[in-house]
Amino acid sequence: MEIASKYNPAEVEGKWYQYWLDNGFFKSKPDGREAYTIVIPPPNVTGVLHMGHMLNNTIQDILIRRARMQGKNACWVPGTDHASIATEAKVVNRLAQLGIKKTDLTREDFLKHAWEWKEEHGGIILKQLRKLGASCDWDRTAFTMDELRSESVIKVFVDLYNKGLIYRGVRMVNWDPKALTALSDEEVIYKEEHSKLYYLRYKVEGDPEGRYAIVATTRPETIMGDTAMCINPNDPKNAWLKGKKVIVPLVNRVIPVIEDEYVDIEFGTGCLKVTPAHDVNDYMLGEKYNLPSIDIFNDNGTISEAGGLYVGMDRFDVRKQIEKDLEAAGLMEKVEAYENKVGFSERTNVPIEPKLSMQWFLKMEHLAQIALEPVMKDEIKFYPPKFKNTYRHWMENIKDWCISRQLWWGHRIPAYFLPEGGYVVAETAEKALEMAKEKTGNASLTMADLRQDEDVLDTWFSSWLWPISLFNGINDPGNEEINYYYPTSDLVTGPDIIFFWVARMIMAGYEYQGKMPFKNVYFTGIVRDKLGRKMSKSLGNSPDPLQLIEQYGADGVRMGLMMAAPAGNDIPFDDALCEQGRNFNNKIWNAFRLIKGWTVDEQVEQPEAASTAVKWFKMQLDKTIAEMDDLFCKYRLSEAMMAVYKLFWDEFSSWYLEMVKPGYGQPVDKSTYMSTLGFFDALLRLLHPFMPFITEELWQALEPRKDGESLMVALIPEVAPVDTAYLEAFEIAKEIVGGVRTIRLQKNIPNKETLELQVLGEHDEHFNAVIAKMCNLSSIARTEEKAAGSASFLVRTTEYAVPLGNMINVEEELSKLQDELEYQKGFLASVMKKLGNESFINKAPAKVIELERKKQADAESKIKSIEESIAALKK
RNA sequence: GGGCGUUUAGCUCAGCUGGUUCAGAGCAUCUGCCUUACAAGCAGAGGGUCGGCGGUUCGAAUCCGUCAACGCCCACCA
Repeated sequence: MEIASKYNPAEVEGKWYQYWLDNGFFKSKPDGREAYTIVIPPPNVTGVLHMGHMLNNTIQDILIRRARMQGKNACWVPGTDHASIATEAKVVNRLAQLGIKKTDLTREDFLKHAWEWKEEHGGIILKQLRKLGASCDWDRTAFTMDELRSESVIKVFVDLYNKGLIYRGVRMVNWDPKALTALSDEEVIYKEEHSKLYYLRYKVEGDPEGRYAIVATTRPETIMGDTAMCINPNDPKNAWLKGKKVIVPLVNRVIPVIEDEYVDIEFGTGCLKVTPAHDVNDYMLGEKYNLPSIDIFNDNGTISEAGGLYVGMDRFDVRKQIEKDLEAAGLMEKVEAYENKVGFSERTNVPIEPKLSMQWFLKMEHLAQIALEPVMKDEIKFYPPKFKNTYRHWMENIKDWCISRQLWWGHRIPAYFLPEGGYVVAETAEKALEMAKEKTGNASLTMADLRQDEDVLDTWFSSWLWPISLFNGINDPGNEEINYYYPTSDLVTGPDIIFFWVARMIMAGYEYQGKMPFKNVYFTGIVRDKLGRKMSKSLGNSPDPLQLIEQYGADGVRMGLMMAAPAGNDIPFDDALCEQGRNFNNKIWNAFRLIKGWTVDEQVEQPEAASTAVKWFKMQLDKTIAEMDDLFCKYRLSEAMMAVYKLFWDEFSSWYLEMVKPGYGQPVDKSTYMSTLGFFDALLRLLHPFMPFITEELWQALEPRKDGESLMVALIPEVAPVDTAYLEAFEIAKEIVGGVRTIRLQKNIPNKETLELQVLGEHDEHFNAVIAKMCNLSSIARTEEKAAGSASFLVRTTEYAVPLGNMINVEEELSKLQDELEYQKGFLASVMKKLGNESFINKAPAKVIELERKKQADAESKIKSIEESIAALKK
């Protein structure tokens, strides 16, 4: 059989993915086995696969594949998120391109377009995940706005309302003037901005001297909304303003000077303009002092009629214009450069506007309370645990959640307004009508009399139910699936959505299932470029995942990502990592070629080197299996991968295969061959969760398989006890081999040339056959006195010598020995110093002292042997 | 302004409750090899006063204090 010397992923990946699908290996149904469940963090339905998804889903796939291979009933549920703001924005844009304005459409027509868009573009990302090898149960693919999920959301809203946790009210909210909707606090991102601090002159009304107060503000365009000026009552420099009235510049409205200790005496001039409609703090002052509130903005951030001046102009244009106008009117004292934080909308990236509006809120106190403890007590474990602190801080300072959005794409709030005021909340319009009749006592009410709230719910109000709603646990509590799959096992996500999503899922989990939604949360880092910058479209530093897969193979990319990805750490991504992954694929491929290239002869007896190798590698394998098991328990996935990487490359390929490899053209004995196949099989199993495609390809080719067999449903080798003493002894043999190899390299002796090895001192004969084979030695003999003209090296306290006759350079050899002697003497001196220290002898534990004495003895013995070598050379 | 975290080889990181499995791994670098599994490879080698200073201790990368740099989260100072 001819096998190419390089692995070609493109040829096999599609084939095996289809095979897995055809055989239904991704599917899960409740049964008697232990369930292992992961719900995917649903990507935006209109999203496109980026490196963050690649990382996140690679991790989930590794976990789910490993669980499956441990015999668990593994279920990975995929799905997408409707992402109301982002998707609605995209639909609006597309309509705009067609010359259609959203405002020209009815809600129904708009939603028709939105659904069309969703059908066209939605779920592309899930298809892309298949290329990565994701073993999701695709039959379960869900959408946060599909029927079951929508029903769940509405049910939960009604329930929370009935529990008194949802209320409606006019509050200062974060307004997105581009998306034209309110946002939750979490959706506002504060950024440092270079802006200006304007000092405005507010003339004091009726002051004979024409004096004025100076107010420092970053937002001069809001003066039309000023309804007071505030000073600190304890501020002597502004005491003269007490009880006075001042005139708002340009606007010429007379406003009172009020006093409140909220004002910082040190800031600016100690005078604060109060604009209750457009600043959260001012709003509070307004409430406190019963000030009028003038809303000068339209929803889109332009000045409204109420503003009186600059009507229709955009807020930022007004800022520029008003600066000039104030200047011209002599009302601008000065302008300073100023750094401040400005809140931006997470989705549309425009500065948010604090705005008073009627919204729906969810009270968080109770929910935070039930969700905090399980995390702090490690019932739900965070990896890495440092995020527990972040979590606690948020939970302890939580504010009510603004859940209404002034959008159409989303779950419409099931509140129905009555003709004579008031409203009812019900799961369906029919129920609402009944309730309305009851509430009003008017039996003749019809549907047409009710008006459903126009707003939809925050997207996260559906995502927070995800682990429950995927198994229909809200609509059909206690059903077989929810009982079986919930709580889920692991959640893999980014720390950026710890509040948006993770925390809220925990709340919903306890509120609606009485149980945690997941047992472990694995927080991934952010994928950055190799310079440490975030990947972004504008920088163009984000590789196209699908192209990477084409270039390096899905297995190579998966490996590349995992190579640098401890939990919680950012990943400085570099194509070179994928290259390393691809190289590893080739290594595996070529080891396979070697083994498959052997011919087996049952007559041949197993050489001693081979039987030793088999015995040793079995232990080495078991050791790594135990290590990986431990690392997986700690979610140290990249370390687990590195462990199997080294096992395959170093121990298996460089040592084991070299030890058992028959001479060119020679057959291999049956026993060694069978053991080798067994080892290869075990290695493929260990590797499969990380690199599913190549492992399946080789596993299928390793031995004849029946149709419907697959590595992905085979079992991972189990942990077995390890004889560490034997492994340690073998490490010494490796060092001896290394010593001989170094001599060959230094003396330029080709491998083909046989050498002899002399041993002076303690030596374990067990590995002689292996050492002889690896070094091409004709003999390993004990001797009291080594041959003249030999190169030697020390392993532990034993000296090994390779007779080289006249090839030896005495001078060189002497100088090397001298160096070694120096070092050993220095080492001995430091040990002696320690042992000579009385307090060390008195206070250190016996074990440590014992060790020091051993060091002393070893060093002395080494020194002796080196000195002898030197003497011998000098003869 | 609070809180958290990081700082160990050129790069990315591991080093648990202080003591040769304490200075490690992978990659990169250097040297020699086209040795019939693999040059996307093989064999070998070099490289770090464990961020600075101080303390505890017989002994500190590891514990304590402090300073510095970087990163993240939270917060209404106009």
